[in-house]
Formats: sequence, structure tokens, C-alpha cells
Amino acid sequence: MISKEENILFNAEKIFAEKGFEGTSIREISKEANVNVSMISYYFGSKEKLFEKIFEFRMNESLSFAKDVLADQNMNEWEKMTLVINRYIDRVKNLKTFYLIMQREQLTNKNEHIVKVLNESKEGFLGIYKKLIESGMEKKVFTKKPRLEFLHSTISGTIFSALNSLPIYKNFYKGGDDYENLYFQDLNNHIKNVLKYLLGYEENI
Amino acid sequence: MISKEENILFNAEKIFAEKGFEGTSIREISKEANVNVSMISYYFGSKEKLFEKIFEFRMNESLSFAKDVLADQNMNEWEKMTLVINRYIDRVKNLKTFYLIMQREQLTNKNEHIVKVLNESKEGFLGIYKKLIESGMEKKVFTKKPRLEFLHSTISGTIFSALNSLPIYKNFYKGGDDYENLYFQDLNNHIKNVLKYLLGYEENI
DNA sequence: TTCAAAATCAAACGTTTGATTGATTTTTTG
DNA sequence: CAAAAAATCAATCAAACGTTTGATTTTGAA
Repeated sequence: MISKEENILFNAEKIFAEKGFEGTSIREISKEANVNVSMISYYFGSKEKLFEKIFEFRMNESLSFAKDVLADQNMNEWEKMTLVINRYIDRVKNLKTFYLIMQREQLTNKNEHIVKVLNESKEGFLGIYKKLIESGMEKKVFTKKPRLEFLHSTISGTIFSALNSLPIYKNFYKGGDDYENLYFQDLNNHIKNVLKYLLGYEENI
Repeated sequence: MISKEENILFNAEKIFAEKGFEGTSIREISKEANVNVSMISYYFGSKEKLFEKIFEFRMNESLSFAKDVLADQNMNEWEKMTLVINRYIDRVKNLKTFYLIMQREQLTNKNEHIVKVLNESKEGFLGIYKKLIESGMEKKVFTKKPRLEFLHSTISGTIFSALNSLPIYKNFYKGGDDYENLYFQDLNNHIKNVLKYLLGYEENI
């Protein structure tokens, strides 16, 4: 059972994803969540703070996301790298609505609090890639050292571009959940294929 | 000298890029363009139609963009492919504000007219890639046939992700126009590097 | 120079917006 | 059970919104 606040939060996330921050009215949110308009100010203070709470909530969920992977001793760098990407794709797949909002916010840079959260997340990923690549180069698991900014752009850019195109393809090919699952599996393989090349990783050494 | 309509159009584009469609008021546009509020209805009919006109304008600009490249007899498929990408990166670099709006609209799918324009553009690119790859495979210029959806996701995803991150890096490294130019040059090389791998293109055969 | 068409303007239109109020109901606490 | 605290509600607020109006000015062809 979710709390009243979470009820508002999830319904708000849904409508924000559909119509954007400015395009969404608190009346519409309250209607969708079956609460009085004033409940939004009551629980969150304002529409903007509710919006920020959505980010806090989703970002906290994925906070310890990759740190345990880095610490694991039983995997080499390539295995760690692919595991991070597996989890990321899974997360994007399961939280499409939130990542729609996130992408839009990345283009907007209006809310300082959110900009900060987003930059920290980006830095986090760059840091992980950096560590894995340096360590992997030392152990000769990897043989090439790509520029981190573009490595990250290719990974996340490909994922989100594919995510955003999915509805069009799904509709065009009249595909259902099977199509979607296969699509994400193929996307996963595609990215790992590119990554293998960029890092100069050879499967069997 | 630009016309009054273009004056409104360009100023609107600037503010739409900053604040999004819903976040922009026609009063703000009229102020920026130094015209009366009613001029927007007078010239364009409505705020929404003004928004659509911006898309029409920018898309028309790039209409014959790639067709002349395809027709050229003096280039092989790899050269054509890289030329298409060169031009695309250049265009994105020079029309940052518009492509900010475009990306946002790709996430929104609200305005039917714009959705149609965007899908046509995407189809256009997929078609070009398809032709070039099929022709290149025949002539053994390319040796691999990647899935078109993901090829396109990687190219455009990488470009836009890099574009959106540029301001952060530029600020972080205290870089100016030199930094930006080098950044786009490196991005260009990065993408061609990935592309070479995905298409199985060998420089000297 | 005349006059109709085009362009510009301030003012106003009715809605919708985010937020708050103060009364009322429900829940929790002692 | 009674008092305090928390939650909910309809009603209301001023501000901002996109758009329209009708009067006024500017323009360009006759």
C-alpha cells in the first residue's frame, strides 16, 4: 500500500511525462490522484517542489546502483561494464515515464536543484567509466582509451534515442510486449558491440 | 534585412528554446521582438501556428540536404555517408536553439503537424542509410549490415547527447570557441570511428 | 492628394493558473 | 471519551494566459 504522498507523486509523474512541467496543472494532478487541489501545497509546498521530489525519489532509488558493482572482486572490468549497462537499460525500460521527464529537464536547465542532481548523476557515470577503463587498461583487459565524454554520449544517447523511437517502430510493426523485449535485447547487444570496439576488448585472451 | 514575420519567428525560436512551448508567453515573444502582442495573431494566427512555422521554416532549409549527396557519382558509399554526417553535425552546431526545441518536441508528441514532420525527417535518414548500406554491401565497400534503427539511434543519439553536454564541459574547462570547435571535430571523428566499425569499412582495399 | 488596404496599438475579454483561506471532518493522542 | 493534531474540502484570490476588439496610424497605388 502506497502512502497518500506517493499516490500524488506517481500520478504527477505520469502527467508531467505526458504534458511537461508547465503544461501540467495542479488541478489535473489532483484529479488524477483523486485528492483536493490544496493537498499538493499541503504535502509538497508547491508544484515545483513536487516536481523536485519526483527527481529526488527516482534518483535515490538508483543511488547505490553501480557502487556495489565496482566493489565486486569476482568480475573483470568488461563484465562490470556490461553489468552497469544492463542495469541501466533495464531501469530505463521500466521507468519510461520518469526518463521522459528527465530527458526534457536535461534540455531545460531551469530548476537549479534538478540541474545539480542531473550533473551529479552524469559525473557519477563518467567516474565509473573512468575507473573501469583505467583499471581495465592496466590489466590489459582493454586496449583502447576512448574519450570519456563521447563514450558516455554514445551509450546514453543511443539508449535514449532508441527508447524514444520505440513507440513509432512498435506501432509500425504492430508489435506487442514481445517486440519491445526483443528490441531492448537487441539494443543491449548493439551497445555492447560498439563498446567492445571502443574499448578494444577481445573476448578470449 | 529580415521581414517583420521573420523577426518574430527568430525571436520566438530563441525564447521557445529557453523556456519551452508552454513556458513561453506571447507577451514575452512580442517584447523580445519589439512588436505588439496582437501582431502574433495577426501574422501567424496563434501561438501554436507560430510554433509550427518555426518547424516548417527550419525543415525546409534542410530539405534537399542529402539528396544531392546520394546522386553524386564521384563518391563511394563511405564518402557519401561521412559527408551526410559532416553536414548534419555542422547544421546542429549552427542551429543549436532550433535543435533544442526539436529534441523537446520529439519527447512530447503533442502537436500532430510537428510529429508528422519529425517522422518524415527520421524516415528520410533511415532511407538514406538503407540505400547507402545496400549499395555499399554490393560493391563490397562495407562488409557488415547493422540494424538501421540502432545505427540511427547511435548516430543521432551521440550527436545530441554531446550537444547537450557541451555547455557543461565548456564551462568546466573554461573553454571558448576554440574548445567548441575542437569538441565538434572530435565528436565527428568519434562518430566516424564507430561507424567504420559498424559498417565494416576498411580504409584501404 | 485621395482613399482603401495593411499594419499597429492600447485596452479589454473570458479562462485558467498556482496558491491560500477558513471551515469542517477525520485521526491520533493522552 | 475528550482534546489536540492532521487531513480534507469548497470557495476564493490575484496574476497571467492566449486571443480579440475597435480605434488609430502608416503605407502604397490610383
